[in-house]
Amino acid sequence: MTDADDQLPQTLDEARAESTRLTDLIVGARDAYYGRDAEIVDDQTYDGWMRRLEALERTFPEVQGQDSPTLSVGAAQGSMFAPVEHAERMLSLDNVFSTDELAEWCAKTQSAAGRAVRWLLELKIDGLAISLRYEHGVLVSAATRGDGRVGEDVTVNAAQVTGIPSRLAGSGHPPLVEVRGEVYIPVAAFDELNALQARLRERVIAGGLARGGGDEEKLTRSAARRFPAFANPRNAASGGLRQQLDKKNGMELEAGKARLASLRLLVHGIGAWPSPPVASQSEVYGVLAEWGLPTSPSFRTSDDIDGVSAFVGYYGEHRHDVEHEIDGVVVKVDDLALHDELGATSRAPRWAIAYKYPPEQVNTTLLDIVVSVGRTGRVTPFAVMAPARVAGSVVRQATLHNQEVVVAKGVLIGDTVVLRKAGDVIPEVLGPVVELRDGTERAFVMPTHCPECGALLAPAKEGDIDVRCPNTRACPAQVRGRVEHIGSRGALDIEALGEVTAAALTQPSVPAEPPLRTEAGLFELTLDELVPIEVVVRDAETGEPKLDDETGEPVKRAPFRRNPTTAEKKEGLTGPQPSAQALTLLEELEKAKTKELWRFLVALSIRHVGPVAARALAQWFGSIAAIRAAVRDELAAVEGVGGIIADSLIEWFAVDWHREIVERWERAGARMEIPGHPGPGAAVAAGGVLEGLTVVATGTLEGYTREGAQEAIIAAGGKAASSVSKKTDFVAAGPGAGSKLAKAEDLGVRIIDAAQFKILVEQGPAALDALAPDAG
DNA sequence: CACCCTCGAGTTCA
DNA sequence: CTCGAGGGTG
Repeated sequence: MTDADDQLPQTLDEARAESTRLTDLIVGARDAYYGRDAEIVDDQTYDGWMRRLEALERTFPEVQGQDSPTLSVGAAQGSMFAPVEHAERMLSLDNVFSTDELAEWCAKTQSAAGRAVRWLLELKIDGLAISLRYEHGVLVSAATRGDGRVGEDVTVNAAQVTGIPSRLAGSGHPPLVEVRGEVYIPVAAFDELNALQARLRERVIAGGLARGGGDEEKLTRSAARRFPAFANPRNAASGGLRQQLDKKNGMELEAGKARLASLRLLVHGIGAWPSPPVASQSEVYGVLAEWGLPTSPSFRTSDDIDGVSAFVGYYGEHRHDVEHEIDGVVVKVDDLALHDELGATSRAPRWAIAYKYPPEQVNTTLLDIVVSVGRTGRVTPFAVMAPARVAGSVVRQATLHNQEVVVAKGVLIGDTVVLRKAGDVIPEVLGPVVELRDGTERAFVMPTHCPECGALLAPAKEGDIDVRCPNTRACPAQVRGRVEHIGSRGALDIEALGEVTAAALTQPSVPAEPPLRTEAGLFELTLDELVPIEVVVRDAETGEPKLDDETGEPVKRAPFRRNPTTAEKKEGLTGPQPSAQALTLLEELEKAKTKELWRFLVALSIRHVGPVAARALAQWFGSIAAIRAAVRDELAAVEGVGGIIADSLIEWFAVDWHREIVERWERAGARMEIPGHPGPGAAVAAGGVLEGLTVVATGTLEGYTREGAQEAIIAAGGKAASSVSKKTDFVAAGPGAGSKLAKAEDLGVRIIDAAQFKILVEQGPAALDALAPDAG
């Protein structure tokens, strides 16, 4: 007896094995119950299996197939559509998740067949399975899969779908044939559909405001409910086929029609067809095409395993070159006679298998929405999710940007949400799976007070969406964030001053005061101060302090000290010794004192002053003192600095404890000036081979680090921009270049490689042209 | 008033 | 790396 609350498997493979086992049990029991009127298990056991499977799928969303019983049961209940019994059971496919498993399956099937097998290879469309019943060439019903035996009647909508003929072409059609296929929305049409939803939302809001409907937030919420952004093409297709247009009107009708119009069909098989006139599946496709049914243009056949691997490999690389989303490849035995010989299990044929690519989108549970406080005090809500493996890594969190984005995405705490990696890197919550709600979900409410220090949160100025914690000086989150920022690469680049060290230096180290209450004392740290520091170890997932198993006391760690070695003890050293980390930190702080002026400016966390503005200011004024002494107009005269940044600087220097930071850093030996700089307004050292040119570096450029490439551009007198625009003159792209390369191609910006980049920054564009006059 | 650009934030991996 | 927000510039 398996209980839902038992220990869940630790690995994905175990989870997969168990979920397959449970699915077989559940489907078997359900088939027996519905199909043969036989009850093979009691209700309690059946419920137990379902709950266990649900628990598994919550923890390992990737094991949940499109045809999981947890989905079909929920969907079938409360359906407004009439049931339709399939003439031939609509089976699903068994899955494999690696090429090894696939090769194994092929070998096994080959030997079961007892003769040479021709493989039929096709793409597995991420859509909605449908069965079309034609009698004497006339469409009589269209049904979803349902539980495989009985589906939902969606004939009325299906008749409207592009590619579903009401009458088959040609003549001599069999009295009965069931055509199986996949209804989907092309990726491009999906994007348009979401754009339409967004326009309709805006229309609702604008209309409401014009009518004096007042409360914009309420209107936004209602608009998001009426015209939600669709999480993915499959959900949009599923809903599109199952909507009840006759009950809609006005804008909802418009949206519904657009949704229906975006649906497409591709057929990939037959259900009932008593005596097909051909001997292979690929020939079946020929017949279906003659009947006017849309077949996939991308299927292939292969007589050997190498062809199978090549097909899988090719589409692994070219997933996005197809007009629809694909989640894998289907490998079938082509010979129809072998289909009969090999037969089927209770839920899947033995003559076909689905190879699944690692999912780029998965479902997971939104456990909570919590907020974080950044170094500037900005409060950002982010999603806390059940761990989910997506595009090759496990994701637990994703930013939700601000309250409005939370509302616009329409997610509620407790929802099953669709998760992906934007650009294959950044986790992003796309939206909720509304169909899986059970009523226990609740809306996110933005906190009114800072979760770290309790201060009242407020927008920085009227009309801002972002709210901020005003407790700049003492809010632990802000101090920690600023100290960490000082150590970051874009600022003073202090090795050993990262997230963990910043936290250790600023959090109250039991039982004493934190060594740093603000960043002012950073350069005054001594070994004596560092060594005693103890930090409470927190659980990576929950953020709760870890407790010792025996004593129940919080576990502490002392990152800056170690026990003396035996050799040291012999020399009479008994007490704790400073750790390597402590020594590195102090060395690096010492080195940081003579870094470039602009780095200090960035390190001060002045609003709107990032590396670019800081460089311009540093170059113009030559010292922090000169910047501090400047008036608004003098600051705004600097290129790239306007009134707002000027105000921001003046406001910053007007604060006592801000000036104290600068003073104490200087007193500790920080050199906050450019040696030999002639004073404010000095002519910018012009010239250089790249003067007037804007260059963007992206990807890995051999011989340069990311910063090194930017330094090289600036050193040569060029502008190192961070994004590609039509003003960009060159894009230096190495392996791993992403969207910037694509954008450069789009805009026709000249693209160069690492070797050409080296020539460009050392000798200028002319040398590049002399070398390769036909490039670009 | 368009653009284009920078800032700031969260997140993961080599 | 990507996004939203908002500043700067022509």
